[in-house]
Amino acid sequence: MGYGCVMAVDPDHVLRSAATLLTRKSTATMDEVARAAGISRATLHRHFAGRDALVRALEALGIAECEAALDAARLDEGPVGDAVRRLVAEIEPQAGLLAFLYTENQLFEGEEQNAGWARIDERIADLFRRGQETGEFRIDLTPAWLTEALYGLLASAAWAVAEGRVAPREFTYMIVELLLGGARRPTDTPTA
Amino acid sequence: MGYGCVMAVDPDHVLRSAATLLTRKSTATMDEVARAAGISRATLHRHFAGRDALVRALEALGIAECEAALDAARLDEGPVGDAVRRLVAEIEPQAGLLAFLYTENQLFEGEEQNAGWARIDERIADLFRRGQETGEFRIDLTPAWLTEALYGLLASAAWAVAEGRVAPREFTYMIVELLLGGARRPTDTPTA
DNA sequence: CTTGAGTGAGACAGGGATGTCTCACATGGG
DNA sequence: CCCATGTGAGACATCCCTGTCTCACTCAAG
Repeated sequence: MGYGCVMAVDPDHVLRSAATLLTRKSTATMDEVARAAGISRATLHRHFAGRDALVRALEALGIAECEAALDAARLDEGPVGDAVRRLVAEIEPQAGLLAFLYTENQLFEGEEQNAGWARIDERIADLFRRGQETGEFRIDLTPAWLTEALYGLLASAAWAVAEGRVAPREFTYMIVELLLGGARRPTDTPTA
Repeated sequence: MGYGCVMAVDPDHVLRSAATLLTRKSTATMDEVARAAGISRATLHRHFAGRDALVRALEALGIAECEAALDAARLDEGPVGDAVRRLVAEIEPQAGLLAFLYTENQLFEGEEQNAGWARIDERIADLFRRGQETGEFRIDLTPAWLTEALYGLLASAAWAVAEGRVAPREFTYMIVELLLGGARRPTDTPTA
């Protein structure tokens, strides 16, 4: 029974479904991934040789989306603060996928990671470096740390939104304001 | 051969070893955990009924350490900014374990989480709330978000240090400065 | 109508981790 | 000296996921 639609499966749709599911449950089975995409495990295996291949495809998707966001944000134009805001806004839809890939990368020690991440890291770090050179950003927080912190805040925000602790519409605002302005009131002068 | 020392195993030492290992490789096997603690898998099983029990014990340890850090930081005393600095400094040694437990909790959707985390969340959120009431902190970033952001920054920093992207001695400084002051120069006025 | 491509369902073997068990052995106390 | 406790090593069954396969079936094209 139920030999349903036989139309060719859209690999991109499968990837999107997998990203959505793995964002929620990063240990999901191949069978669960297939069900979530509305296809059978056999068909999933026909399109992705194995779980590794699926994750690597997901990683490639995440990298591509990130680079698209970087392009769309026009990081070279205008004040760095505004560029950061544009970047976070562009990258917001991918935050869940990024959080998954970010933690997934922590799982393997020493393993060589995809070169795409290095490129993305570099572009974001360059943005913060530009902010320091223009005098807009402080120089005691390294670009590498600011980049890392951005990833951490994106992941935290994605989880907080998923669990209902933060309103979805405040996602970008919360991240950007904290990253740029910090928790202190702008009129306050540091006590230390 | 090698029927080594038969002295009773110290469960706390086992937990510490497990925390150190799982911080690096969160998918470590029970056998690897046992080896890391210098005991056999059989003995590990005698002290912790299973992997679940081990993780739950690790969670209890993390909660206890966190609450100890919260107590030691004397969050009610003095300026909130200083209290945050003390808190991060106290919690720094546990950042790796916290990062492991933090991501581990994201693995299970909907599952009831340990009540200890809710208590800790509450105490930290109260700290930020106090900062808002004293006028030291801005009110547009919710205490819940600041709490979540602190977790994210702790995890990011722990990983960045583990991978050599950030110097260990700058751990507390980087987190506190970003969380409190943001990336902008204190003298700058926002462009927007 | 016929045929081929693509799919779903299920069976099957293999690997890896888990949990349990037994047994040999070392240590400390009586 | 002897025994109880606790450990290490290994065997063992079990479970779950994976990867591959076969077969029946549907749809679209010719």
